[in-house]
Amino acid sequence: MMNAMHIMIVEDDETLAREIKDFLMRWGYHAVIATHFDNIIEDFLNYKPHLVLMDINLPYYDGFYWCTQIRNLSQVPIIYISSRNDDHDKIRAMVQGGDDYVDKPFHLELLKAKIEAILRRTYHYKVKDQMRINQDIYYDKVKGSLYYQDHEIHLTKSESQIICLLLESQGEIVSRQALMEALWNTDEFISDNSLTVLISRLRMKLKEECHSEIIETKKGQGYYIL
Amino acid sequence: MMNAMHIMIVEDDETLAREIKDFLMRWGYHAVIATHFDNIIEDFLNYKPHLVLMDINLPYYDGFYWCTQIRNLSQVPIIYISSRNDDHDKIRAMVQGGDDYVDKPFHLELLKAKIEAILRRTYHYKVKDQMRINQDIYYDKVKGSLYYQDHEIHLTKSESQIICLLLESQGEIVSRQALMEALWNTDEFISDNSLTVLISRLRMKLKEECHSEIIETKKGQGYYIL
DNA sequence: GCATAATATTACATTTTTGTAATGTTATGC
DNA sequence: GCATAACATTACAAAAATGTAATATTATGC
Repeated sequence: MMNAMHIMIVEDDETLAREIKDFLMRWGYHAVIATHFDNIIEDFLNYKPHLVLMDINLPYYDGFYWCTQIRNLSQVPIIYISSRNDDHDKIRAMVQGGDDYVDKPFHLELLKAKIEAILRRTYHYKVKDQMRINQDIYYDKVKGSLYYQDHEIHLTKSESQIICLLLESQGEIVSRQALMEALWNTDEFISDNSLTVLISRLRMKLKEECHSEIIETKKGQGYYIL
Repeated sequence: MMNAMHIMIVEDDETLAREIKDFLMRWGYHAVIATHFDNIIEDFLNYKPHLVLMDINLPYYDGFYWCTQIRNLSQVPIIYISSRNDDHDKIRAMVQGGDDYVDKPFHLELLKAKIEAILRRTYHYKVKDQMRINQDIYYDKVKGSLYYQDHEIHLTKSESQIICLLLESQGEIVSRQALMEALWNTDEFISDNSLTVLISRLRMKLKEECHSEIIETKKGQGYYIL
């Protein structure tokens, strides 16, 4: 997780840019949002990204223009994003040195896959099976462990399952019932309290080893992460 | 895993079609390869797929033709695949009722993401975090368990890790060293034999509970699955 | 086909994980 | 603010997982 790939987002819709950035970070990338829409090249040279996400509609000049400008300097892969949902744009994007194209509103999974595909072939980058919780903490699906500042926090199997379930629902509340059904076969009767104890132990581990308290309770509804 | 989504592959290159089919099955889909290139509609009506992967270059009629024919009958999502790598094709594909487009040779991850994105939005299909080993067996990353004919085979944490590592390298040999490095921190000195024992126990579980022996040894090199 | 290094198996002691009972603590509606 | 149900904590016994030693079995080069 040390050498995260750098991605530059060129998108003037601040809300969207922010949202994309959050997801990129959640996926383990380092991301910045370009700010000088009159001179993207400046941002580009400062940040030296491994990949650029380029909106087409921009103030001053459009995405195609900046793509051409960047191509004069570098072969960095560029993925266009566009809300116009316009075949003409798509066609131009494909012809004009862009590496791929996604429509807004896009499926985040698809964006992720495109980014991964491009990084893999451009930099022989090995995509990791990880989910980032915040700056310091991520979960590794293969190891079934958490990592705090890149050092492993060992989780028991049930603990991994809980973390994984909470992470999968991306901050949404997961009911105690849902957790219990996922953890134990419905035919065995397990005390309701067992889940409470599991959560408790997991929280203690998080507090002591990650110095953070990421599991929240919504009384009567369930638990959520964030 | 019961009601797997059905995907029809319309591709006359048998090797490629076979390869795609294998991957689709590995990802948990049910897949068939169309055979009547003079009458794809027959295959379509027989199989009733949830999604069609459509090559553009075909004998008799091209993919665009069949897309139009299918559109007369159904709104089933269609993803074009093409080797021509030709902008003209891409453009036509996009205009002509196809839902997406992938180039050959395509990144399998990308194909997977596109299929998932489309199934998700078309059928509100929840994509599962699973890796299929064969017809009967799959591994679930959230549970960290194997499933044999849809019933859970509980794995210990180390066992899940081994299965996961072997699965990730898709049939390639994984060296004992690599496995040990993944399982234990390099600073603790763990007997070489511990891995052997782990593999042994895992194999016994597979034999007794899954009635299959999927972990192979390549002496001096490592282990692989299949 | 034999030697031998690599891998397998078995059994066992140790450590972890587990579920629950008993007991505390909180949020929420009234 | 009080009652109460929902959740939290602690401690502990039972069960499961783990690592290793001792021993057995294989594949491979010669």
